[in-house]
Amino acid sequence: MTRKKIRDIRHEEFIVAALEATHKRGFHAVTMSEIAAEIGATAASINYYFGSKDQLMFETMRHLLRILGATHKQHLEVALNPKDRLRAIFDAHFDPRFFTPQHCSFWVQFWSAAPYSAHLERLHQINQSRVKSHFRAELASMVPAPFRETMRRILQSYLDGVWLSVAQADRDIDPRHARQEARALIELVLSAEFGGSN
Amino acid sequence: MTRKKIRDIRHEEFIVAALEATHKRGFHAVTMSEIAAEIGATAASINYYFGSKDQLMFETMRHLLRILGATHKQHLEVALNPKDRLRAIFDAHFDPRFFTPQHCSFWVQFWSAAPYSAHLERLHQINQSRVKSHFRAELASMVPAPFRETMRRILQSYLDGVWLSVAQADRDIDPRHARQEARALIELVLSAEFGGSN
DNA sequence: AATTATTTTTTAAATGATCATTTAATTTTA
DNA sequence: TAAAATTAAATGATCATTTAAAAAATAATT
Repeated sequence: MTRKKIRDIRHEEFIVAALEATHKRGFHAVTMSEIAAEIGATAASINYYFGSKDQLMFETMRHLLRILGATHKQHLEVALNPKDRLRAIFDAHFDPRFFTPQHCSFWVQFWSAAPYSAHLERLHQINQSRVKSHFRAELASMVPAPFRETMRRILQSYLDGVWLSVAQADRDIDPRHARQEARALIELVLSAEFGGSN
Repeated sequence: MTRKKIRDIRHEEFIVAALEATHKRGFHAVTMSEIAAEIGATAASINYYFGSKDQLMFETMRHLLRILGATHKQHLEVALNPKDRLRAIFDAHFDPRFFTPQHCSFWVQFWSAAPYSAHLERLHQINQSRVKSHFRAELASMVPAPFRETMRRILQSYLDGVWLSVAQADRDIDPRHARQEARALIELVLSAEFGGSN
């Protein structure tokens, strides 16, 4: 039990270190030593715990996906109707625990590396489908079928685009403001007159 | 004259090779040899013409920016009013000459690498400001000031997000469809009731 | 035109640096 | 005392870049 604890704590520590070091030096440029140094450890210990650098990066990404999933779930629990649930998707992505330069930066770099690694690609697919189906589920009751997919793509592309700009920017991030603008877009999408069927 | 021609032709060839090889293997994974092999040349010749791998990547990005700029200009020339000019921004980004897996893929990977290279960062800044000011200029006459920046960020994030999804996707790209959905979003944004001031 | 000289372009091989990973030994913990 | 955790040093692989020489293209000279 205690044995397992230590291993888990170490895992967590290295993942946080990977996030931090990657944000500082870049997904590909960052070295094992730099990651390890982040918590006063040595490169070899990463292999002891994770087997390889790739595995560490993979686990780090899974960690982010778990946080996002859990955060989304929390936001969903207090949502009372489809519109609230639609907002919950954005609220999760823009949650202060998640919407940080470190996370967005890692995420975007992961995205751009995904097409070149089967493992990463798969992780990306899983998340993408998950988000997509949530969007679809909520829009189903609010947007007529012929416009639904267009509206979904608009919302989802916007979501990705915001993260991209955060990963880029050095400017301070304001999750509250991001959520606010997301709501403006949601209103826009839902108030559209869909060829008079509104 | 002829001397200069050959050098220019070779430059162009290597840049196309860089785009293709990078799309296949990834921005960081791709090697000089792979790029050179794309046109039956050898790694050393890249250094002869460009000085270094970084320089080649830099020039390749500049090449993309030039194309985008020129395409935008063309679309602007036939635009008659602010709304047309707003559309022209999207039409340029989604122009078939530009909206290809190779280009989007290189572009996105460049984006994610930019924060870690002073040269790339600068290029990125320049382009970002250019696009931003075009958006602002056109929205100025169509959206009341208090909402203008929000609408601009929505449009611009959407634009980035679409490119991201194209770089990701293996699915076939349909520029026409992308332009069409962009127009839907523009309509949405412009038809918004801005607190009754419409 | 033919030949020679010069410059430009290309490349094979050498160099050197950087890292991830492995190994073998040491330290810490239980 | 045994197992787990850590590390310094060794290993080996991969590349960008340099170098020195060859090939190809161009210009100059007969």
